[in-house]
Amino acid sequence: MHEELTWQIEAPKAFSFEQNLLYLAEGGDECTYDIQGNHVRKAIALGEAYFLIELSEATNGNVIIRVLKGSIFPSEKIKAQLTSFVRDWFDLDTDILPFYEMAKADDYLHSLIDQYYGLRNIGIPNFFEALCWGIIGQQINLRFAYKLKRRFVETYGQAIEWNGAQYWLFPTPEAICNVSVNELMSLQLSQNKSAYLIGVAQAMVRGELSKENIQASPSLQEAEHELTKQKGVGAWTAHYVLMRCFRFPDAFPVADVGLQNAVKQLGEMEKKPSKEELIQLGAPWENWKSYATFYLWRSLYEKM
DNA sequence: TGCCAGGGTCTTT
DNA sequence: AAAGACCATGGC
Repeated sequence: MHEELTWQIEAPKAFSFEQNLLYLAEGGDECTYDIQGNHVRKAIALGEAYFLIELSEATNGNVIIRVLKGSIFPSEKIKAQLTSFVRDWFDLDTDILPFYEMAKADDYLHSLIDQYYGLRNIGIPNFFEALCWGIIGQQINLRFAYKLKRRFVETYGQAIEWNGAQYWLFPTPEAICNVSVNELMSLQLSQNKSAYLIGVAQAMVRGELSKENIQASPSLQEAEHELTKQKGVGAWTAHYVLMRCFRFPDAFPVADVGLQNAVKQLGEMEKKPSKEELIQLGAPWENWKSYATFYLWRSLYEKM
């Protein structure tokens, strides 16, 4: 592509590009995007086409989108789809001022909203990716989880090359549905997780599981119920996906060890709160449980 | 070294 | 419904 394609998204209220970039940079050894200085690059698939985009901050605070490479020339329609993707990824369409209003009076959240002011609940728009990441991350430490994800992506995903670097597209369900359990185990995924990942891929290829179906669920509970029909997807994984991909405001993975540790720290507790205690102390977060979880997780990154 | 990790399924009470 | 066994392995 010879023409440079650049445009902007107007920044919403209470948005800090820097805070969001910091989150992306400190989250772990990520393989699905790449931070270089003050910008982030990510490969995105739209149907059969793929694009490599770069986001940066304009002097007025807007978000600059630049297409670095594409399998086809981006039409206006595709540019609109890329804009939608970014709006979704960074959750730009949510007015988070009510969250801050609630949080500033909350014992656990009040310090975080100053520290991370303008941070969005950065999502995982790709449904299959969100599910796989949830499954891969079950009950292992995050550093190892990021290693496993990288092996998975670099074995079964597609790389876009640009200026001597590789940018990875997450594997498609089609690329995973016929892989054997043994093959995934060779990446050091456990036997159970290997089977879960293949099962989820097969369900998606067969059309039994789709983003559209979950999106259409009338309630958080029904969406959770639909997801937990999948083997390997329990309450924690379901809520994780409903938070990161579907953005249910009250998705709340209460069994999460990280969440429990964050609350323990901020509340200066002697031991981690139980699931039941977390449900109680999170009750005031109604409509913002997902955001509260995201900010609490964020408070743990300093130690990674 | 032994406990912990962004859990889940299956079995037993 | 709730509790326990088992899985499985790197990180620190």
